[in-house]
Amino acid sequence: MTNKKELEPTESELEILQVLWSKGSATVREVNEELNKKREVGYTTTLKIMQIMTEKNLVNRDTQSRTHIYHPSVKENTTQKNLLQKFIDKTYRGSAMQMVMQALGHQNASEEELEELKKLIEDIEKNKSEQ
Amino acid sequence: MTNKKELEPTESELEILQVLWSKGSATVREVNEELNKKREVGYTTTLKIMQIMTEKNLVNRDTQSRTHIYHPSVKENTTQKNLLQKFIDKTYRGSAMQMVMQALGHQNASEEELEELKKLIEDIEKNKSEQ
DNA sequence: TCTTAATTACGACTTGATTCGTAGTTAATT
DNA sequence: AATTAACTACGAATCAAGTCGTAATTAAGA
Repeated sequence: MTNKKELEPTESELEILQVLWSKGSATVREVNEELNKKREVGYTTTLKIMQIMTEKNLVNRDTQSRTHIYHPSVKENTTQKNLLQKFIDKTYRGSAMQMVMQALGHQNASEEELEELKKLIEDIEKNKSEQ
Repeated sequence: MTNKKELEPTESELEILQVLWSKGSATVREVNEELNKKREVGYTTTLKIMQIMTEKNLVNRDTQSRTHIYHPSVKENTTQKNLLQKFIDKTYRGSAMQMVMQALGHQNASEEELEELKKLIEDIEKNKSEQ
């Protein structure tokens, strides 16, 4: 029985995860430098948060060499889905469709994206009719 | 020049706004009773937050009678859109479409909703071709 | 009128997240 | 070997959100 506690990342934890997701793995220094492209963060601040993330099992680390190497231990997809569900519940009282409508209405999607979206809808409808 | 600061509501502020949006307006007691259908909240807790919301101009209140009557001063639509934009930026690095895809893939939309969605997409495509 | 109940205002406490300084350790450099 | 630099660990400060107790005031009821 592995640890069931699937704690959601906080905002800055999510920022760090995004760095790890795009790099695959990284040291504290690498993550910190990446974060500093957007805003000023102290090195030990990043370190501390990454240590907390280790406790929460959001990341795991290789401590062989003195400079630890961090890996994400949650998937981007899964994390996004969890956060999305929570967000929809809170902000749209559970109505995903309403949210989707608003998102589509006020974002500029490319022609290709719209095509892809139409295909997805077809698939969903097909599945529905088979039930 | 009115106050430009459009501060986003926090989580419990959003809960209160949702009560106000559905009722149109309400007293602290009414809001508090509504909140207590979901979870236990003290009366003065609700009061305090609504006072803060007044300062932030998220609500305004009629103080004619001793029992103040609160009105939402931000629109549900607008608030949702702001929160959505922020959420997409943070969680999907700005890609609304990716978020929409995930939302559609893992929610169960009704036949009608899917139809509505297809119409919306058609509209968007029509608009695009006219540019 | 007197008492009780309801309401507002406000300060203080709690909790979680974030930030940072400092100590201790290890590695690299001179 | 001695000094400097990089790194981890950790406690403490800060900050924001949420919670609640209490005082003061007003209205309502006995």
